[in-house]
Amino acid sequence: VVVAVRLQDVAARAGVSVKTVSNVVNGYVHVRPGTRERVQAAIDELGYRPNLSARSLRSGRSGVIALAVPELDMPYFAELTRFVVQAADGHGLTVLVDQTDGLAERERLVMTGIRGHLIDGLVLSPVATDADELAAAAGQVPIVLLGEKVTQGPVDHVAIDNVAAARAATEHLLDAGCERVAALGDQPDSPQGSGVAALRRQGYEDALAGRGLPLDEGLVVPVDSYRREEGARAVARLLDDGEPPDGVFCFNDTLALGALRALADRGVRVPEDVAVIGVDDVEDGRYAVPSLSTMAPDKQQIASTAVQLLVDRMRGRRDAGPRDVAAGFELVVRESSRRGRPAEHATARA
Amino acid sequence: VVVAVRLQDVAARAGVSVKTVSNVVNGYVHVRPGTRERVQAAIDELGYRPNLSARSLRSGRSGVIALAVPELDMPYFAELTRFVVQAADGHGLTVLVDQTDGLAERERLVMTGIRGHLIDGLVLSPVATDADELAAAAGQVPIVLLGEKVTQGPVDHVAIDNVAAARAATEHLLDAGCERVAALGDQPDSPQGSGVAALRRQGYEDALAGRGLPLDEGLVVPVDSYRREEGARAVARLLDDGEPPDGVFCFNDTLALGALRALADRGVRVPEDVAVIGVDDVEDGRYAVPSLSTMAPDKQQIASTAVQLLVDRMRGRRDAGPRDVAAGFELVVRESSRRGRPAEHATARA
DNA sequence: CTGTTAGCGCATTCAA
DNA sequence: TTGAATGCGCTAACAG
Repeated sequence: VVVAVRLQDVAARAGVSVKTVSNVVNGYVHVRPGTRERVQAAIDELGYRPNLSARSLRSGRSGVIALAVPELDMPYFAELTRFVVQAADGHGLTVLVDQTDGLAERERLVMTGIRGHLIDGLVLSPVATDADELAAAAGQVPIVLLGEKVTQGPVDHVAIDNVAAARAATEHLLDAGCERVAALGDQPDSPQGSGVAALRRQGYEDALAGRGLPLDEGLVVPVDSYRREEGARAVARLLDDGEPPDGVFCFNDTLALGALRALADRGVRVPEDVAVIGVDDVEDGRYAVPSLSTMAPDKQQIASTAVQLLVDRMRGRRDAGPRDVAAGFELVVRESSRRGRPAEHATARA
Repeated sequence: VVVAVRLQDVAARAGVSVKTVSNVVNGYVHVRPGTRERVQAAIDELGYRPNLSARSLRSGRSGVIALAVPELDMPYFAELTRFVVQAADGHGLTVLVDQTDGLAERERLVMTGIRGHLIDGLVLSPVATDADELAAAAGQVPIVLLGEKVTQGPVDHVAIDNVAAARAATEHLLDAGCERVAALGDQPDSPQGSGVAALRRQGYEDALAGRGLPLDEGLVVPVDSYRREEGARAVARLLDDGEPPDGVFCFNDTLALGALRALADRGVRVPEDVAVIGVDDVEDGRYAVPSLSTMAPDKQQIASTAVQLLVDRMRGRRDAGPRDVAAGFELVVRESSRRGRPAEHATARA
């Protein structure tokens, strides 16, 4: 900052007091139109910009919220981030994006360290944090959780109904004529039993049970991460081990994309030999060859709801009980699981 | 914040003055070991966190830098963001991620509005800002540019040599036996003549000229954006218009991914009928079917260099002349342009 | 409707 | 090496 233009300078220029300028800047209603105009003119001429640090120090609010996701370069989070930034913008809030790498330590830092009181609230997509820590942190700063559901957690939370979505995905494969549907993406060693992986596995099992089908543990493949390479590796394992599946429900699209690649490498035809579906409706999936069927969460709704919940908390609603919002989702059938009918162009939908 | 623990509280607890605590917190050297220990203990017990707003108000520095990219959900920027956050972390800096949507207005906001003095520096991937605005803004806050090169701009800048990269990509296609290589991604209506599009087009033309080949304007396809759908649309246009190409150099991987999809829709075989190459080495490309050849920029180097340049500026180097750093890049040949030899698995490299 | 004033928490003079 | 006092720019009482 070369020249520091302060409220005071504007006041002098406009021939009013500091308070009046402050009122104008903050859109306070009771200012005479003429005064407002004069002040605004002074602001423009001087190029005044409020000093956020000072404002924050004084008011205790910064207008900045943090969004913490495991990995920014996972397409789902990248897309979601975009919507969160957009939603926050609508509330005049700035978003500080953080990457936790799914590490407990980094998630804790985001919650507690909280940038030295710089943050008014936090939207967190937790992977490794338990309910106790969450409760403790929520006392310090408003928090809204995304995606994972710490069993009846102590804080606000928005996510799709993962069990229902997983069940619908599996049933879609069954409806398409699959008889051996694999589930790809289990995380049995995850610290908490209620993460998305467990929920999606539950939905998968429910679907099988609903059709009177037995659960074959050999068809449930665990992964270390939700990246493409793990999807590819898991498929390789599946194909090498005994009787191969004729359908694969991947716990997210990224895994599915890796799976598609591995299937192609083996010369397995999709969807003829194996039908594939994922979750997330990531843009890559729409343009993959074959295009990827998926359970599409309403990302926009998730983002705007999360920000709204957070804003509510930030404005007073501090001690009210936690709210749980279920976002919508939708089955999108594309080439990877479409059997019998001629293929549509993925580009038609994009 | 429930309980506000201040420097003063820590001082009282440790039985020293505020100044001493401040010295410890800021790692000032001249503090007696015993004192330091006692203070540190008090800090830990009280869970003291420095108030960034106050610090920033007083010192004029916030420890926050902004990264502004056109679209967060474009894979290249998502991946780059990750590296920038990482690099900034190494300098004890926090990154505020911004999305400009490539809009001049939003880029200007990021530069000038600058969050009310909240930002110590800015890493900007400009699309619509011209040299004059840049120069003006750079006087207000340290800026480092990414990717685009405003002709001999007034500010620090890091990017790959786009002309050379484009030329190498085109030559690779020519070497693979292509005789009609199209260039996909031109942006003739771009406000500035020196954006990446123009540079890559230049490299493409240089490659042709180097081989004594004529430039066929019909093979240079403009796009509105660098998204998959535009890549698909451009290929459709190319295929419908007269004599089709046997090679396509896409100005980035996302366009190439869209192109691959459109090619598949038309039953055109890649690389047999048409070889394809992109730029960026985005993860999707590694798992696409066929896997995508690309010019891979060293993203890590780009990010760490950008942050380093910015840090240099922030520490004094305010008026020194602008520096230009060329980051490395590398040709990565995958299935989409590999002819003659058996296909390798993309997964082998990932 | 507008002016005056007192601090928010910290880094930083200047002394001691 | 440490302590005491000052003010960064702003908002929120409180007057007027």
